[in-house]
Amino acid sequence: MVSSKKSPTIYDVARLSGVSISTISRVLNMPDKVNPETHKRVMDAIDKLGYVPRADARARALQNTDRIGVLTPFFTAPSFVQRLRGVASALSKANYELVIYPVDSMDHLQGYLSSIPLMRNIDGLIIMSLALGDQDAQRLITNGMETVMIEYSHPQLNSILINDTHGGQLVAEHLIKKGHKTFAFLGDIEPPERFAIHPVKSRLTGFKQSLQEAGFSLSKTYIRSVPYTPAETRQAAHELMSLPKPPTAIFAASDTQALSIMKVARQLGVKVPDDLAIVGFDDIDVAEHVDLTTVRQHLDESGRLAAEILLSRIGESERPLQHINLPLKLVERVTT
Amino acid sequence: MVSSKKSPTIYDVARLSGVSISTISRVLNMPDKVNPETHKRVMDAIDKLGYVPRADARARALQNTDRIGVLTPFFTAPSFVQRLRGVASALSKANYELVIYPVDSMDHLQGYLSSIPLMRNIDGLIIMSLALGDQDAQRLITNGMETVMIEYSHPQLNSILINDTHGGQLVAEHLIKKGHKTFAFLGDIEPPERFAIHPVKSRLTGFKQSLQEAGFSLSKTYIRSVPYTPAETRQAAHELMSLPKPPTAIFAASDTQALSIMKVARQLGVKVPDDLAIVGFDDIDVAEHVDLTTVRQHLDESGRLAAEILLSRIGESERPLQHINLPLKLVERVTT
DNA sequence: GTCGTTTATGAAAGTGCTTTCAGTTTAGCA
DNA sequence: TGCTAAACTGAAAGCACTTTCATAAACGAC
Repeated sequence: MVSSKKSPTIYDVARLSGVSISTISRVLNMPDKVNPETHKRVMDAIDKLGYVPRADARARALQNTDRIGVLTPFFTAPSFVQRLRGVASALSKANYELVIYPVDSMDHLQGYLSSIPLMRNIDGLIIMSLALGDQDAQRLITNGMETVMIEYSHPQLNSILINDTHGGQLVAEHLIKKGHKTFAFLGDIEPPERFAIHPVKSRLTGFKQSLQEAGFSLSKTYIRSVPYTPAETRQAAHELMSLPKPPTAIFAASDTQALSIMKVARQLGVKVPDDLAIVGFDDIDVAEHVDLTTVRQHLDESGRLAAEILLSRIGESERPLQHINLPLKLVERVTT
Repeated sequence: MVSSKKSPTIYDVARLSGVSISTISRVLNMPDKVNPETHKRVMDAIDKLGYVPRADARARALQNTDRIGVLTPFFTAPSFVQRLRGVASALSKANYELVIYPVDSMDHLQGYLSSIPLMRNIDGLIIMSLALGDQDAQRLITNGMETVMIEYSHPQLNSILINDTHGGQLVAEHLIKKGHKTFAFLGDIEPPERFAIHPVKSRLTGFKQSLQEAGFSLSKTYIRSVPYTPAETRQAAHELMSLPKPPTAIFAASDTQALSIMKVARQLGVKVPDDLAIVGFDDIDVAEHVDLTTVRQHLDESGRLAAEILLSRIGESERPLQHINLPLKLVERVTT
């Protein structure tokens, strides 16, 4: 690789156009403050040299980076991807770059949290579905790192939440209306401690609660706590369907797990929705493809909102904190 | 937000520990070159102040950014996500940050290409599924921007490719072996010009060719060029299945489109695979969930490889160019 | 023709680190 | 005790910009 020609700097342009570097800078940043003739001379030089200001130098002087970071576990899981899509769409409009910090262990997270605010790598931070210790939150705050959290909240940081309990209730109501009597729940109720957020638990709570209010019970046998891995999910689904009195409806706490359940049903020859109704949660893209009834939590929107809040606070840091609650909606398709 | 306390700089640490800033730098970067006592004094000061070197300042001095960029269209489509996953996994091991540049228009792409190499924002670039003009390629090269391309190649840049034609052949062979006689093809043969890469066309070519060699024909009626949108894909699928003599096997050039076809089959009561076989391409995660027969192109691996090549060249820039060809494999599941 | 303004420009400081170079200290050894 | 080499350390330059401040020129009004 012939990296020969070093790209021209502001000094080269200054020399060629016979003015000082400050004038170049002015031409670029406050064009109206400079004599039209000089302006032209400078622009000519810039064109001739193919000069482009270096972002990093600019960033140092400006004390901003035009870059925002997203801290996320499994950024590759469909629901996270859809949130990222929302973030990206908001950012690209504003000409911000998107940096992704994939979190796959607690150490990782701690590492990021302790260095990010001080490194000054980014202008703002979005934290997705990750719990934050009080100390970490404080560090973000005292270092003036603008932050928006999704699926977790802290009194001094912006947050975007959904009401998981209500989501569970929606599902229960829907299934009851459909005439079901035997229900089951499947989801990762106690995720690895490192993430420490428990949306699934709340979904279960709401589900169970509405069921009980309507006079139905949801005994332990019909509640399966399973990690997100397809194999284990399928195993659990299989067990549920093999019960002496199998459920006629299963609520999966995530769409991906619902997919696994559908697969098992197919293998076992269990007819969906006739023999078994299945409801998911999230409404990821594929849910529509496979006609899965699910609870829509508007993932894209949550990401877009997070980014918008961030940008508005970066621009004008004294805006009040925002704690937003996004609505949920049950989308009925053909699995119920 | 109380951004009061500015984070401490190397100067603060120097003052507190009574040495010069160069020594602080040395303690951090070449610890063995410094007296153990001094080392300890400095570390104490660092701890007391909670000092963390600012990444941007460091980057300026070091002339590197520890950051690599990925230029990708629709980074949100499953296949791109899986490649990104590969990239991310390789990067996080090496402690590099991942910056995503979503390309949604030709202008966008041009903008990135003209500024990225000169801005010096990143140490390396991965370009996914995007065609590069010769001039753009030259700019990358002359500016010494290390680059790896996926799904497109340029003689002077690293590239990772698959043999799409061969992929089409694999599908044809498989379907023929299964005893099919009437075939159809569905895919985005002529994607919007801005992306200018034509993997789908090659898949069709290979498919058609193997079919013909085996004595079967694939007439225009059975070839549908359709953009990726679910609605249009479904429409086309519907048309195919409504033909006087409907195909008994459809090859969709992407898994997502195969999903749409499956949905239509379901709606129409067409039994898969008995009445209709469906084969996809890519082997994205959901393919396994829905038991879709498809051609695996090891998306994760392509991303990981791209990142690894990049990192190795960044470390040692005189390594030879690499043009890698990734193998394809037909994965038989239950839709055929 | 002088004084007060406005406008255009350059010099220089600031940004926070790395690294080279030269100087100082220390240790080892005769 | 004196000398040399090795180990350590600090000053300063460099990185490529922005921005403040001061100066110079041009202009108009009296």
